[in-house]
Amino acid sequence: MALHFYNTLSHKLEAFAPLDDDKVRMYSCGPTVYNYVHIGNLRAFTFQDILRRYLHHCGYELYHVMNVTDVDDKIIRDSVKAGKSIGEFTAEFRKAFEEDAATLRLEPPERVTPATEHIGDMIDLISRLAEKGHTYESKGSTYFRIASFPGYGKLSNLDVSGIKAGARVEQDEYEKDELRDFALWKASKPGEPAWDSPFGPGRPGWHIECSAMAMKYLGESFDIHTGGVDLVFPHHENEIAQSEGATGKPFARFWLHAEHLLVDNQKMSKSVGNFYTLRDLLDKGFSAAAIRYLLASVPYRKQLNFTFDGLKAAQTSIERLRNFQRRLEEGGLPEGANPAITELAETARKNFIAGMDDDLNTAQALGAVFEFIRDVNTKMDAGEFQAGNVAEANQVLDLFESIFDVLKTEQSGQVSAEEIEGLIAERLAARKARNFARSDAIRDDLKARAVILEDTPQGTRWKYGA
RNA sequence: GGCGCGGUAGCCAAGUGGUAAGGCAGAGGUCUGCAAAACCUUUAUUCGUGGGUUCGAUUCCCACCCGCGCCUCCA
Repeated sequence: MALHFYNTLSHKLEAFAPLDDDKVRMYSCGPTVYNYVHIGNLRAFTFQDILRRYLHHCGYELYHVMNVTDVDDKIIRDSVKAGKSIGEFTAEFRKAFEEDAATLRLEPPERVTPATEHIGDMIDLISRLAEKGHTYESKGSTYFRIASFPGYGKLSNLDVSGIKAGARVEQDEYEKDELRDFALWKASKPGEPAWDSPFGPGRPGWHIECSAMAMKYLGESFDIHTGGVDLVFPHHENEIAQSEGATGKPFARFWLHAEHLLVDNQKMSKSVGNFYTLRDLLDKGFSAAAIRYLLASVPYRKQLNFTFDGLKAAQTSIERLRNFQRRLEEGGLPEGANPAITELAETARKNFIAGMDDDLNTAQALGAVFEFIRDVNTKMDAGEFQAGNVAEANQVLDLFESIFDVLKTEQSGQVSAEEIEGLIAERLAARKARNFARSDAIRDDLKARAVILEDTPQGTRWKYGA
């Protein structure tokens, strides 16, 4: 099976191929930088990262653009509260986001685009829409008239013709001809940041940001647009209306949406007390690798139920992978190459790729890797794994690592390798003298300093770890 | 109410019209001075419930129950 994705737009699984032969143009809705991102946000960003890496694996060059929303109602509200300009306020959280992304080993997109640096592009796009009769003005704000765009609702499969004023909608502070219409340009209120425009002073609506920036960098039609499921409506629906309304051409061809993360089977919320940022989890002692593994291990279209037990299981799973990797490095293997291993490695890689090709089925891909590890461990115990098999076993791990990226250990450790080797020698002498009290004391002391010793037939080996 | 996603062992989770991957946890064992690592055995007669189609359904169809999301703040 070649690469397939579930396309929200067509509501089915489709074979993927980019418009250009070997280059994929992709847009992702990035963070609104008014706070630290939480693990739910990071689930979506981890999905994008897995997608990026797998597209690379498939041989595609990538041009991936992600926006940063650095002006909106919440930012204005919270920056005032913090007594900072929105520039100062958002710079802080943008930096925090980039740090968090780096901690989780999320590859940076080729271009990250802050909304405030593209106001002119948004104004141009609104003007284009105005020329085509898709807009109207009311009390200084400019709106998109949904009735002017017949395809509206095709992404979300939602019939919005019947939207009526309800508990939430009636509180809308803007006056629109129809409730379902949305703001392209919001009139500024006194004290709010504003830009001059042909429609009067104001600021862009949220939706127009993404249309303007996506088309500026990726062209009027491009390959993939990603985001969380909650963005399907209205945000992505509105992006389509704005973009296709202006150009008359298809906007994004594939729409991929990440399901939400739940915590203890509930939606994360501050009031329930199950709201976590990456920093919260790191402070609790969990490793970034374990968090990344957990977020990546559940296929992106399935709700991910986040629990601390799950996080611990992720950590243990990574240890299993790392132990296998170390075992491959040890040497002392018989000469030759066992063809049975070659076959196992081929099967593992084939199954891994088959899983990823199937709409990024990471659970299936992981299954292929673990099955391989178990089989190879068994062969090693039986002495049937030979020196000539190391490279192909490493190829399986390399394939895994190119997507999951969790094997590298984070801390170099507080104890130097020289000191550890010295203590191992001392412990060996103690063991030879059957002074087990001393040998165990050395092992325990090192363990307390995050160094783990393991005795093998080839001698004592060590690793940094909990 | 409309539109979606899902309900598989203690937990996470894959999957298929032909009789249940994988990970974690648990139990027993091998190895070890003891550990650790690794391996072996074991843990779902069963895939939300009830019908239907079929030689055969967890997998297809229908109905129902439950969970979660969206229906203009939201990854």
